[in-house]
Amino acid sequence: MTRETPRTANLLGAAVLGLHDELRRAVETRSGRAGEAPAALNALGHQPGLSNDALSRLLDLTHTGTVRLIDRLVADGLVERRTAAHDRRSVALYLTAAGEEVRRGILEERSAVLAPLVSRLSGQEQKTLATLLGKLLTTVSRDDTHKLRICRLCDSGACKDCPILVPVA
Amino acid sequence: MTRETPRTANLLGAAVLGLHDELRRAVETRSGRAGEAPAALNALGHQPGLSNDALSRLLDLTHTGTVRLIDRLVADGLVERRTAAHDRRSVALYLTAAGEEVRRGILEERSAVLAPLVSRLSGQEQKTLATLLGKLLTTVSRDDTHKLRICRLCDSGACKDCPILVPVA
DNA sequence: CAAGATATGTGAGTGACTCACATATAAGTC
DNA sequence: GACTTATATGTGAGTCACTCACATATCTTG
Repeated sequence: MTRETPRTANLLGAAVLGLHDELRRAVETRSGRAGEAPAALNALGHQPGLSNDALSRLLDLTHTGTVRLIDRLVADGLVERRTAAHDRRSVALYLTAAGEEVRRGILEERSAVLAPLVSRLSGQEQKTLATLLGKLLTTVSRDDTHKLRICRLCDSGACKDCPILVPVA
Repeated sequence: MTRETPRTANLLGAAVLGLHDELRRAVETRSGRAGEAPAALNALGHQPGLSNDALSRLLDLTHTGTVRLIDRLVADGLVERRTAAHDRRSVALYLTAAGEEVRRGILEERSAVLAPLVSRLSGQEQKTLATLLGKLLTTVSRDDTHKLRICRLCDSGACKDCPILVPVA
């Protein structure tokens, strides 16, 4: 806790809030759904066949909340429920073609908010920012589920060399 | 747009999402209310006597949404409605003593999330981070209302020398 | 194979917000 | 100074995303 810690902490909070507002608006508009729907679509695009239960942990929703969420996405024609291969209790969730399309749009829209912002910084500043963000991310992240949760709206294409996610062996 | 822009942008998105989750949980727990209630309490602490209308712009809620929000906060005994001095149409909103108390708690809880994170960085890193965040903040912020909106959960005590807010002359 | 754990789903309800509409005061116009 | 328009708040009704309590189906284990 140096002399400037409180100010830096406060700036961080403001940036998080301001940017989150922008990002939320962007992904909600594109997905036509609020709450965790955009994250669900992105997670299912990244990890197809996820069960309802696994998804509920990833999104930090109650089991029931996840069921309703999937109900809505199925009604929108974006997600498909299939019975899982080896466990006939569980459901394997997959994006439909329309769902994939929407997911691409969500990532585009998200990038359209973030990239111009980062582009305003010099190449060196971007590098420094990436390093500092990496440190912040490793500090906040807890167990594996939480790490996936933090990454639930990430663009896996842009996310080479993720500072927190241990690659699935 | 340098080579590392997409990765940095993605890391920024992840950090924003991960930190926002933490901050939201913190301030919602402390205020016992979700949505814009914590922000409303903090804004009213910082700018007492705000009208319903001004608050709705600051929180980016519809007018009606703000009326309901204040209804809830009044019911909780945290906010008081008084008639404004010079315009008998408008309402002047003030925190009660209990409201002030809750507002302090919200800021404490928020700081309890942010400060330890920033403390993990060296003094020099903190300075660099503050500079970079300042640049990001000036880039995202638009008109004066939007600036106030970004700062709606800020700790005015910690926020000396705000990079985006023009001091009210 | 019975008993418990796991995975999904349903009924009912809440909290935070929205739109459409109504009322009260203020400001501007002829 | 009455008359229209704009501003500020509030109400009725409804939506959306989520929750708790409970029920059912399948897997696993002693």
